[in-house]
Amino acid sequence: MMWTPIKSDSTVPIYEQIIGQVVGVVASGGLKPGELLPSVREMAGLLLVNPNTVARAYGELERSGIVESRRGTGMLITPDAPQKSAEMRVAILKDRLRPLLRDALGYGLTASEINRLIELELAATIVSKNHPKSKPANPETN
Amino acid sequence: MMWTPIKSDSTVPIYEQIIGQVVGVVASGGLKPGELLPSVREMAGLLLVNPNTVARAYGELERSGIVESRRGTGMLITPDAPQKSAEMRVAILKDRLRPLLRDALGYGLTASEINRLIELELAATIVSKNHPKSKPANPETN
DNA sequence: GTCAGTGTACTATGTAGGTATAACACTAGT
DNA sequence: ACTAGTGTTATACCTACATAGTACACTGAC
Repeated sequence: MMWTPIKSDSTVPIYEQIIGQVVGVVASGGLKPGELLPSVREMAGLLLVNPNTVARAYGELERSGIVESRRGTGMLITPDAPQKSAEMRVAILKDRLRPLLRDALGYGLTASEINRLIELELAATIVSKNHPKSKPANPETN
Repeated sequence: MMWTPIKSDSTVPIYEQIIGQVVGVVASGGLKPGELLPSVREMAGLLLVNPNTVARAYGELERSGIVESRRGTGMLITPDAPQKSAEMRVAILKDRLRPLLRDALGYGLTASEINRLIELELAATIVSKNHPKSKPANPETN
């Protein structure tokens, strides 16, 4: 449903990618407090990833207070998960953004050049997201 | 002189950081065609890194045509290194930018929210670069 | 020729992330 | 009680990255 495949070639560890996805879904209201995360094994099947890796991600989410472990039941979304997720979502992006911008400046690019580059790439990303292929008569391919 | 320390905690491999630094320096004119890169061992000393790691970075730079190996002499900057470096500099940034932007969109943020976030962070980065002593106002350390 | 300084190559070791597999502890539904 | 499905933990193995140390091939200056 709302989970996107893992990128194995990414330099970002898989368990961090999973954390990011959960944080994103919770922050944008896809999962609400009181609801359950997909089980460790189910999520592993959905993302084609090892259950251990999912368990590690879930463990860190619990330590962040976004989720609460219910042995024998599942991982419960906490009441303040939306707020914490919204904060963490921005924090994660900033943490990834900071070294990138630092390097861009180190490469001798100006701030306006960097901003222009980013806006172009962002526009391109949005376009490629809305045009997965040519227009198919298949409205429900989510 | 112009080389900045390696970030060991980065998810970006050290040899890729070195490649990025060389590309940045060459692209911005810090080193010109016909000049020599610091020797493997010297660079390793400057960056506090293992010579093997530097050698690997240099090897990839040679395969990219930015540098030419002169056994017994050093690594020579090629005539078309500036042009290739300028291209590669942008390519490296785009490659790092693309997954970040896709995730940001996946988190449910709008394009304008993302652009605003980036501009703020970029401004903060510039400030902290020009005022190494004062700390940027960072309300959240979590 | 000698020698210091180049790039290059190899082996061994350590760490982090991921996988594979299996066991264990617990809960809910029947 | 039984059972299926939860989270949790442990062991072994693999790969990429990095380090450490050593050795080799070559060049230029003396």
